[in-house]
Amino acid sequence: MIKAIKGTRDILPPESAVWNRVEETAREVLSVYGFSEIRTPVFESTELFARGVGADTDIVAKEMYTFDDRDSRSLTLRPEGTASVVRAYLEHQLHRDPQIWKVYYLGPMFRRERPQKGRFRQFHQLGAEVLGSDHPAIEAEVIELLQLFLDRIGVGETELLVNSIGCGHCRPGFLRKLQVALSEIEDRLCQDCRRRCRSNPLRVLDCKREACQPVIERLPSILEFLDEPCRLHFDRFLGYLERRDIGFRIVPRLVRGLDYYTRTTFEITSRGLGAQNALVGGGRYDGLAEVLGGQPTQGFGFALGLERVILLSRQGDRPASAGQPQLFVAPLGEPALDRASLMAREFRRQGIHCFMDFAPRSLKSALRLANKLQAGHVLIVGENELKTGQFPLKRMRDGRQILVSETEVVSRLENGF
RNA sequence: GUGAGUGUAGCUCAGUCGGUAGAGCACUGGAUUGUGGCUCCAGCGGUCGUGGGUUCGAUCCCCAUCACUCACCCCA
Repeated sequence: MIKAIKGTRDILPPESAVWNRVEETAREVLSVYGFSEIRTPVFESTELFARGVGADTDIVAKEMYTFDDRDSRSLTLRPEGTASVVRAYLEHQLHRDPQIWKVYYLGPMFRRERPQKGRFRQFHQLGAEVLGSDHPAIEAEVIELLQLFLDRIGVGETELLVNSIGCGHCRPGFLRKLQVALSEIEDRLCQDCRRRCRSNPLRVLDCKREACQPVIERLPSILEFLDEPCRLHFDRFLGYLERRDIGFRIVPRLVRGLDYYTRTTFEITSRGLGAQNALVGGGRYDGLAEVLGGQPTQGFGFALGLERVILLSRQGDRPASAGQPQLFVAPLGEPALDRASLMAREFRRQGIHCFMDFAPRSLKSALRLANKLQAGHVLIVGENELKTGQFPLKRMRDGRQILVSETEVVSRLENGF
């Protein structure tokens, strides 16, 4: 038997209805905040991600689905969305527009990780990007939007973590200090941290091991090294959050795994997700456009894991309201089925949610099926009815039944039986 | 890539201290010649993940392998 690839899965009804509701809510909220949808290709030149995400990141180093096209170009299934959005912005010369560009995307991403709770190889992200503004207020506005969205779909109990990781001017100084500090206490850290000391020192700050915590707490904090503009930016950002009554926790150890982030970074986490507790991750990436060979362009955005959000969403509890047929057409015998299917066509053209089954069934089993589907009414089409032109229309709620002609069916359904 | 746990009916699971398996739900039919839900009765459905070993005999014990799950790692 052929099965779905590891780390991928089918979203079947009625779960697909939950996805639709969540996506619909996202579109509404984003639209209200002035974001338009962008749809970029699911595969891109490998180079885009190698440069945009950072060659040293785990994503690029060992998680991408990369393959050679027939003309030997190296292509990659997108592992994230921001690089593509910035690529599109540059490619279409959108910096010529005077206004800031606000777009969102919604779709599958691909990373070859070991699957676990809340983590898949094909997973879905909702992301939004604001290009062309470095104002801290836009950052608070984006977080405000996320709050509204999470609230609307019934995700409670989240925590907002914020930090600033400085910029190209002030971060190198911090990194040097950090490395010096790390070299002094390296022997008191766990195996993983020792490795990180060399590969990605910032990540040591993010270690979750109990034993490392006292050591990590003594390490220098990036916030002490911010230069004046970065300091000011961060303070203003926090001020905008406070004025919106958005609670947050400053986590100087919050660093992002992607290289292009500058200044503001944030994460929204939740208990109840297991180990993969990040619902949303985002931040500012003023350096990305240049890395991709374009004009310097300020950018700020987030990505949200839809699987994770849906895992927490109360939407799943709601019974599927859509999908119940107003009318179930029950044909008895093959000649009746032919006529019944034409009748169904007419009902549907008039907007009636009409279900027809083509299996040869007894009336009893047809009604059983209608009941299971929670059909509102059943129209019985048998030999006798075709002769007389009068069809029993049965209301399932109370079992009441009337005789109607074919042309009366729709008006009967619409005018309360 | 590493570790742990779990693989028995479509689903959720029981069970056999080694003698080729059962429940509930679901499905089909009947009780009601063309009338659902409740109830009752009957039926359908399993190479006990796969391969090998031990044994007279393995779903059960051993080994390997695959799949799934969770965790590490990393991240959404």
